[in-house]
Amino acid sequence: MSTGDSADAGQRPPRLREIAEAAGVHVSTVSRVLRQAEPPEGWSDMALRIRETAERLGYQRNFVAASLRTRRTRTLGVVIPRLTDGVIATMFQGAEEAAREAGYSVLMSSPPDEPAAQRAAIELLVSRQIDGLMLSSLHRDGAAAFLASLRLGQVPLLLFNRHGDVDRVSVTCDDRTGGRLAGEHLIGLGHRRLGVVGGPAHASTANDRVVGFLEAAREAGVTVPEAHVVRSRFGVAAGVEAARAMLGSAEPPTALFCVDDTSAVGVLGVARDLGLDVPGDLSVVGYNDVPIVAQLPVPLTTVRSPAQEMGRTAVGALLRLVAGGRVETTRLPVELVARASTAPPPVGAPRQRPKVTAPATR
Amino acid sequence: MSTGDSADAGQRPPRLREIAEAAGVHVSTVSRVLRQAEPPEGWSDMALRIRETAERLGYQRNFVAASLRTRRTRTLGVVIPRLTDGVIATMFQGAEEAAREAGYSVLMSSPPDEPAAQRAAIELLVSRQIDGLMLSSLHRDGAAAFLASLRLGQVPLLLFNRHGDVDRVSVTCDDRTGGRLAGEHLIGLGHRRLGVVGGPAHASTANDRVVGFLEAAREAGVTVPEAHVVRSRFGVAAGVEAARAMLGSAEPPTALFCVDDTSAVGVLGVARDLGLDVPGDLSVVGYNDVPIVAQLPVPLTTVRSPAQEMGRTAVGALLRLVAGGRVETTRLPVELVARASTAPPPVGAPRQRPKVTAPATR
DNA sequence: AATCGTTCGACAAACGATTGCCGAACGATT
DNA sequence: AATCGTTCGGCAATCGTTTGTCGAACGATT
Repeated sequence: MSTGDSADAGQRPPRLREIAEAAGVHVSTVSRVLRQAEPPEGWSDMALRIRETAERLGYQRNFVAASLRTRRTRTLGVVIPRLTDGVIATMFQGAEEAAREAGYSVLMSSPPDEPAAQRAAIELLVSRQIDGLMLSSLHRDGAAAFLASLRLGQVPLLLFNRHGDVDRVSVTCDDRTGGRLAGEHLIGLGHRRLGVVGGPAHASTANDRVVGFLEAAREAGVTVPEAHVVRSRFGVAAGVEAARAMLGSAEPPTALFCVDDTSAVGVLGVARDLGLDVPGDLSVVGYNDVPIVAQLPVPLTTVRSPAQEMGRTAVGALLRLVAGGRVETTRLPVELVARASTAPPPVGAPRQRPKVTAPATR
Repeated sequence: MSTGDSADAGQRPPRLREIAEAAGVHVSTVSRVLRQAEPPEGWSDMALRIRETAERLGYQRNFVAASLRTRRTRTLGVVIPRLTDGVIATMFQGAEEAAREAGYSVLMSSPPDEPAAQRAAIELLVSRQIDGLMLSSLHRDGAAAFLASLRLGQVPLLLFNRHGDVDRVSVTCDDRTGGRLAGEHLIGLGHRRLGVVGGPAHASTANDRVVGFLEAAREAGVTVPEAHVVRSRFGVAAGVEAARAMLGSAEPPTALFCVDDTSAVGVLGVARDLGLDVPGDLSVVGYNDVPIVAQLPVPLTTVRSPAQEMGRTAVGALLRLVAGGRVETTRLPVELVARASTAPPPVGAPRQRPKVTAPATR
């Protein structure tokens, strides 16, 4: 309605030049005043006038133009596959929070979990001039070659979540110890027939957990037959398939270690279908301690990993790299949370009970 | 090692100017050739030379500089709270995929679920010159005023997930019908004493589901006492609290409708602690059909909402807005998935059984 | 009162790409 | 062979901000 210069008057938001004209000063002066913190002696008259004008006209800084000049975008790129996994999402949430609090924005890309798609996603991020890149999705095989082949220019790179067995700075949880804790727990309860729902071999998270678990077994003199170390994927369905394979075998395990909680839920579903009592006939250990597993009818024993903190830590480290500092590889500590899904093994062979529940609809 | 002009030679990635010099043409020519699709008659000699030079020098486009000139960043801003919720994450995943396939990147911000923090996040995104904004976190109270107060400039806005009862284009799931389906299902089974774990009142998703549920009840002549419509938050803990309050009351409900699956898991935990059989003593309906609930020991009856598709649809709509087109409000259809957690109510009062399981550790 | 040092604001040159405009070159047509 | 139309590439301006440089103005010191 009004033809005045109120915030909503112009179709296009005002630029520095308009503020300068309205305040009767040079645009460089406006730029300096606006990006300055309040000096100890308070704002000068002119500074006050400029700030008030900017406020009145509804000035909003144009970061793109500023970035062109400064060559810094205050933007981080984050590559994450499988955001639908609760832990990954939590991790990302932590990262985004930390970035936002530090004045950075996050360009996130969630390409399929395969190298070619990831390369494309990364190059797009780089061409958007991100200040730093966080990669959570590295594959173990060919990791070094993959990283070397990326055209990152000057963009610092931080690996997190997965490390890729490669000599690069990374922020991860201590997955190997987590696997070891799970193994020691089950062996301590007396289990000798163990099985592993091991997740994808290409993810260092899954692999380290398996390695740690097998280490604990070996040290206790327990051998885990190869057929009882199933590597496939993360998720409920993978747990279902793996459990069917192992629990249907001639000498089924009395305890299963699942490298993520959701596959543990799949295992529990199969146990239900087979009429196996958890933990009476079968002990189950999960991984991550996502919120629901404490409330399951049989609360799940699991390994708690600090996902949110990992995200925050990773951003902190990356920002230090961006600032030109040095950073050390970090492995965050994990802990075992013992609940009701683990108990000593049955005395004889696991009891076989008749099916009492209908199979799940899928 | 080499001093030649291979991809890794320069410290800084090459700019258009370097390509132009190396190819012996003007930078404008390079720009034109590189952004052109292959013409039907094939590349000319010069175009071929330019493209080959760019390849050899490892040229990567600088989107920031281009954006300054074109005033388009090919970037969408997405504001999402509570990414740790599996459904929200799935939705976002769908959105990111659709955006990436269309050549857009996603700047994502996950501020706390309160208006002030969201305003700050939005203004930051706008100052980064996003081409369009997706808002999934609108609060029902004061939604119109909040939206009007945003300084979006020319940036088109699309509401998704939540709609805010406001006259704006939005893409949501049909939450009201979802609630109605849940209500009709329980009433059809014979339940008359109903309870609702209603989630936060400020979220239209939660509210619509409750409204639809109560509508179905009213039409069937069933009244739901106010004390049995608990509004708090999403999540496991909220389900636990609500279930404790309702199931401990004088005349406890025989069926509970939870507006999200995770709070339903919380309810199941409480039922376990109270020694209530599901579905014998208590029927439970969840919402969203996240992957784990089909594998619970008692597979959960729930309402399936197409989260991923909602994300994709929303991005499609927003891109149409960005292109200057018009868009209609969309409500995606939902469906009830009946599983084992619902059954007719017990004949007399719900049986009280002794506790058989230890309470969960938290 | 003159000189020195300091602060402050204006000027203008970047940052790297895109694009309207124009002249040259080329092929085709009469 | 001359003219017309079209394509193609070079020139230069432009997007909006930041920042090095420099002169002016001001206060303080002797």
